[in-house]
Amino acid sequence: MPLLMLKDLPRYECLLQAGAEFPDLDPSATEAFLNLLHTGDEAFRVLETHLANHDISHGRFGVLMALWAHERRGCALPPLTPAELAERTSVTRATMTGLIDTLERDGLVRRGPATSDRRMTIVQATPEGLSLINQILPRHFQMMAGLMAPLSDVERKTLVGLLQKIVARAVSIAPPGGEPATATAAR
Amino acid sequence: MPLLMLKDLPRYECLLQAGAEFPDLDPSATEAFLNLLHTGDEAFRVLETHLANHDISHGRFGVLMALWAHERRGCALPPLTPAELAERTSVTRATMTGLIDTLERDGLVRRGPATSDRRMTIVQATPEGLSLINQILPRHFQMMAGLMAPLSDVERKTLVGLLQKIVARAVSIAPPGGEPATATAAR
DNA sequence: CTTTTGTCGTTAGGGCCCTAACGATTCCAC
DNA sequence: GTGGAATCGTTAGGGCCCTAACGACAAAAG
Repeated sequence: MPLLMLKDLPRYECLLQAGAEFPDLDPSATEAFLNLLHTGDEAFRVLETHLANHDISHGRFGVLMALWAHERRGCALPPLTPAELAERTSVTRATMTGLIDTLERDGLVRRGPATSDRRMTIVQATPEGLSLINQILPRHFQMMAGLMAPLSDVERKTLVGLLQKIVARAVSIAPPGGEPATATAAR
Repeated sequence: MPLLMLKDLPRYECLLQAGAEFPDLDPSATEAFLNLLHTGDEAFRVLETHLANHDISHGRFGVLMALWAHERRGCALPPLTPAELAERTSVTRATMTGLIDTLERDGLVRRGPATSDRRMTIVQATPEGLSLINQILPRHFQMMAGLMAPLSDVERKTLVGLLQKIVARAVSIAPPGGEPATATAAR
């Protein structure tokens, strides 16, 4: 699942050279963009490697985390529905159906009927599911701390600040919803 | 394709609170990690939105870029093979077979027999493929420059430096090759 | 030569993600 | 009440990625 389909990032001299040839190419922006994708890829790879040790995929982890967080938040809350889970994990309802299918097959979650609305289903983590997520979480926290260990507290704050500037820009360039408000290329 | 399966990132106060409950959870490391994945996701989303305007996927773009770069590098070089393309784009040979299948179906690349080794195939971009990539590239460069526009040159350098520290750490935690040299959890 | 070993591209099968459409159910006017 | 709009979960079909295994071919070892 390489976001960045490049074995090696181009060296900066090559970017400078290419920038001389293509007026649209901004070498420092390209370098930052490629490094961002590459680092996101590497961080994701570390996460997946860790999850694979517990025989669980990224998608399943998201569902279990959402169920775990909901369970922790309060006992009297109404159980989560597939639509709610899809919303919280940023996948479509169709994808959530598939994820719940395999999680249920493996005995980690359980589907049940919703009492209030007969269109709905409720999804709950089984004791096995909760046990698995409780087993994964400590190592998950350690993985994040270990990955960020080479950065000081100040550097972490700096990084977060820079990343948030990029996110804000990304949202204004291409709104998440799909079609942009003011078309850039269309028409 | 959300790397980070979370609609909203947790607020820092929540991370602090959770950190008090879970000794392994480092709030600032978690914040940096989640922001990194989220920003990588957003940057990737902008890239895919741009490529979708040209009816091309991320995987296909990588193959066309590799062919384009190879074509530019020199005329006398031997043509690329599927194995070479897989290596350069960081996918398996099996995946490359599928990518070339669809690219060939759409008339963007062409397979041919290799003269030196009858096991091999050579892959070349068709004029249509080269035309498409030449049409995409200017906007691609503009997209990267636009996304990084809110960052000054100094900030870009700072960002790249911080990201490279994380990449180095990621490689030492989980080597790309698969099995780690010195097992951390196993055994 | 012959045999072994390794690499080529491909196929088969699975996971995760998407869009589009479906029957069932609920809600909101009228 | 009752008909239309909206939402529920699901299914069908496709794209991209993976691992495992295959037949074909090449190269090194005997």
